[in-house]
Amino acid sequence: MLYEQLKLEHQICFPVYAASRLITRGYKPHLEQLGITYPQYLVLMVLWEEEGITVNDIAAKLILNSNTVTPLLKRMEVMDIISRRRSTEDERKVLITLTEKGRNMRTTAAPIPLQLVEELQQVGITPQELMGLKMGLDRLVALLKGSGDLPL
Amino acid sequence: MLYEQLKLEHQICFPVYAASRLITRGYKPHLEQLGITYPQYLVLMVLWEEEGITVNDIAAKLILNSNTVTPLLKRMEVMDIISRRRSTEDERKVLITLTEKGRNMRTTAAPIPLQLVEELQQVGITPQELMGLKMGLDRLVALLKGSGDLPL
DNA sequence: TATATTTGTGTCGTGAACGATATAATCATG
DNA sequence: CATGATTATATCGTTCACGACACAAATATA
Repeated sequence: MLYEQLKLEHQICFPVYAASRLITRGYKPHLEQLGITYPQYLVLMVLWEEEGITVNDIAAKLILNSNTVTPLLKRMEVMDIISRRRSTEDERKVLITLTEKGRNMRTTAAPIPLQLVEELQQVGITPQELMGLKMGLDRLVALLKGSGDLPL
Repeated sequence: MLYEQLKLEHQICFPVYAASRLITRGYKPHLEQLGITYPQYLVLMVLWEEEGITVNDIAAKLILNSNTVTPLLKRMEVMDIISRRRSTEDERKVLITLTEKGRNMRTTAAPIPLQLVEELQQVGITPQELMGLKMGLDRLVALLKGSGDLPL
């Protein structure tokens, strides 16, 4: 039993990793009608709540490195979903706003979260279960995010 | 409140996605001493349990597409961690075995899972919490994996 | 036995994700 | 005011992750 801990079935990391990819797969058909990817959808959710924020603000909210968000935003700019302009007060900052197209996509996206919950319910996952998982994961994320540059 | 459901804080998908990346980040310093990445570590965990399996077997266990696993294994072959050979009974199959180096890495890897649990404990996450999360996520993964080519 | 289908693996292209590093603008300190 | 440190963004290279497609080996069916 020396290597018992190394079995895949005992890892907490693997189900998180697998669940993340499976959920992204679940979103794909819904996001295809919007012509966007899952990370782009996350960026939109941030911008639908607040426009005129910087690249770093978006990266911080999504817990991504800014060098991941930069090319993502550039693709969204090409697709005419968002627009980027330098701040006049601080020329280092790039302020992100939605285009009309990006703002309108909110209407199409609105029913998606509920649809996903319903699809999960169809395979046997109750909303109660989801809430429980969400609470646990939110705590995990908050603590890990906070632990910043700790060994972990 | 028309768009309440679209707020990032209400999504179940986002904490799963964020937790997955944060945990991968947590593994990084530990895996660096082995010179491997997190997905490569997962492949090793599969092979430490059973050698001589096919590319598809590994992909199925990790719930990855085989065209994701193929280049991953090629990199691991170059690093002399695994070896690939065509099956003689069925020339379509490629059987994966560990090299001596790959087999020996198990010893170095053995303490990692416990170290991670301890690091999580240090930021305030109890092993009980982790077990609870793991159970919920295992169920989610099993049901989503099973739902194969459903709408979701 | 010929032909169609399925299976196992691989290639190619696109889009993340991130470490290392670069660059310009701003801020702090002498 | 000059110069060093910090901040905000971007560039580059490597590694996933996956859809679309290719191709050969094996299997099923006519």
